[in-house]
Amino acid sequence: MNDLTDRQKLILTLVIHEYIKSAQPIGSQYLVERFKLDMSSATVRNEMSALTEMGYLRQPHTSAGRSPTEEGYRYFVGNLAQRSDLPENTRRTITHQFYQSRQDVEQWLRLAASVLAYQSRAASLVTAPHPEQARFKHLELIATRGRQVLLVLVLVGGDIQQQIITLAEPVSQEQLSAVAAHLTQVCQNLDAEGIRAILAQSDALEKDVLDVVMGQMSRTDRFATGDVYLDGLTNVLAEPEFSGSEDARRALRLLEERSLLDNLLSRTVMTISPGGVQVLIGGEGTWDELRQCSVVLARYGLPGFATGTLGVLGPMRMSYGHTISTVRFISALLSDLMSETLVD
Amino acid sequence: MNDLTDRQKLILTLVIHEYIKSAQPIGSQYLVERFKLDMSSATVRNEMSALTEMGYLRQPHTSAGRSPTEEGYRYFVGNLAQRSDLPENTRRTITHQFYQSRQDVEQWLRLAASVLAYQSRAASLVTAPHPEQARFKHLELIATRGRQVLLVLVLVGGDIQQQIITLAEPVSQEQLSAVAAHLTQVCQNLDAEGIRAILAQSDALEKDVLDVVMGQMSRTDRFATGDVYLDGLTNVLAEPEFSGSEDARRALRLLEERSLLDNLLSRTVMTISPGGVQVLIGGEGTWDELRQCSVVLARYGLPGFATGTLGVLGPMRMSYGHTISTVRFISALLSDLMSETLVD
DNA sequence: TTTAGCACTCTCCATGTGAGAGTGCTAAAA
DNA sequence: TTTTAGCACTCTCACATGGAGAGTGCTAAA
Repeated sequence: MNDLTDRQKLILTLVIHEYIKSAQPIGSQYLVERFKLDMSSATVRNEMSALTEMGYLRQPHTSAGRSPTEEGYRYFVGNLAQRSDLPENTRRTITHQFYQSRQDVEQWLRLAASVLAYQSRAASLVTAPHPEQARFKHLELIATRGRQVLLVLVLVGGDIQQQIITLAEPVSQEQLSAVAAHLTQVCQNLDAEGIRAILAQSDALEKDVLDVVMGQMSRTDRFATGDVYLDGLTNVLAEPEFSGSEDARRALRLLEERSLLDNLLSRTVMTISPGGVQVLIGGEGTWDELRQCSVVLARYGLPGFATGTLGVLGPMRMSYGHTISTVRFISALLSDLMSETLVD
Repeated sequence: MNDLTDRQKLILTLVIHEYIKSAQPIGSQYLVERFKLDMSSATVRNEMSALTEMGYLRQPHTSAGRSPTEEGYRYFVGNLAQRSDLPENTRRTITHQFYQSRQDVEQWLRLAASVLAYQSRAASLVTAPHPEQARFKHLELIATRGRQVLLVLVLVGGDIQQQIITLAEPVSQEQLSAVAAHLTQVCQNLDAEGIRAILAQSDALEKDVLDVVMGQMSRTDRFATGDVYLDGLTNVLAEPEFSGSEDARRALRLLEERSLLDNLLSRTVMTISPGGVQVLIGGEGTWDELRQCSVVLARYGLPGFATGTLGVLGPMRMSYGHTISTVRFISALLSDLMSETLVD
């Protein structure tokens, strides 16, 4: 596969670079002049012709310049894009924002989505962290009004689930607290299966509560199941290749529609190496909604305790180097923040 | 203002009706044929001419049909649109969905956004309910991991705020429970001001906690401040008048950008009469982002306890009758659901 | 292997033309 | 006084035409 000459790599890189900026097909003569290349346009043309033959470039029409194919982007991301770190002052600014914000996971995730969207000028998504396998840690029941009770479930790893349940009849806060304290004791460190075993020795009220608890815990075992923070959706609409096309709408629907997003994440996220970044280009033949788009994904959090996913969705014509650096940086930053507050 | 003849009202209604369906300017002859009108196209033309003169219709070009102006839509919504209820079976289906869902305010709001978006084929928004003035009801502190503590604050009216705080040093769950129980007792029914008075007699840990509590409570006093559920954003992009235009992007940014949304809601929501529906057409000269859009808003909830806002954002060319009915119905349904679960 | 030169292709834009839709006006009819 | 038929007029839209320009592919020479 890596059968490109240095000159071909150079030209592919330059075409991609310029195309990302202009969204216009790039001509041979333009490249020579713009970069003062030490060769003639005819030579560039020959190389371009070869790259087209190999499937890395495409010609919209016989007499237009070249634009990258999906395969071209893939080669670029895999072999050519330099993994530059973000500039020091950008990193400092972002870090500062996080440390200035409220010390609260939810705020961090919101902020992460916002920063990702701003830095990449594309749509961003961040899923709330949750443990790979849910284990019970603490339960609290709080009467709110009437038969409505707030159930707060804390899992090992710090994941928090809350849900309002409506009881058959009003129960006093004292009773609720007693039930919660009892269950907290007997369920300590159990997973959903373990809790099912306890059901037998429970009264009606406890059974109701445990049903909800098990529901929450088993829901936690899947990917992308909790809250999802989105930002910058409108950034994508500003891209010229999406103006007035169906494609942008379909891509954004992917983010809006929970089931589509779950499908995407559950099928890709598990293959990401720790600390690594996954890049999907043009839907990879699987996701039709992403035909014109690319997605950059990473995991963050503390493996073994709680992890989440974050990423960016933008046009295929995106600045991969910068986006990948940003995603990796935010992912590491979130992981650091989480581990800091979790240190005993 | 109400100086239209019955025939002019009829023609204005028909033009709006047809324009909403076709997004194309409507001609006189078409109207006569389509609706078998008991007059000639020339008569219709004369009336259209008068309506144009009055500012209710517009001609894109000298020799095109007529389309409604913002003023025309306003007259229509204010005087002509019949306030039909939703069909019985639609109402039943929707109600059924709500009663089948988890008995949980959050689920209801999500579902409300989803139903609104589906019914109106436009973007929907639903803000979480919160009390008009925040009053303390219950506090719970739960150790999660390390110095991280989950603070759950329940307000009178059932509004729930949660936040994770990071303490200076680890504190045992027993201590936390004791603090929470003590504060729950002394803060009972106080507003943010009342709690400030307690600060003086508190130790360092309690001060930290109360700071957060007051922050949450004062944030609750504003409109639209809590969670916002959005759905159907991509519906708007499908409308022909938005294909490839800047306008859709700017309108959706209004929903995405919290500060813009807060501004919109805080300036309009307070004027809505109870049970009523507010319709903003074309930004009403104030919101430039909404130039091509209309917004239908209503309040829901239990006045005095907790209320929220819900609504629909779509193209100006929207089916007002149906949208208004839907918004009103969902608003009433949410209110009913809330009052049912809150009955002591 | 690279390059200069050149014919060729295709888009884009400006221009022009005819068909069609819809109007506004006028004068006759109700 | 109101309504209508008739008709000229206007404007858009779709389509065809014709350079200008950009960029290519090929060939033959360096």
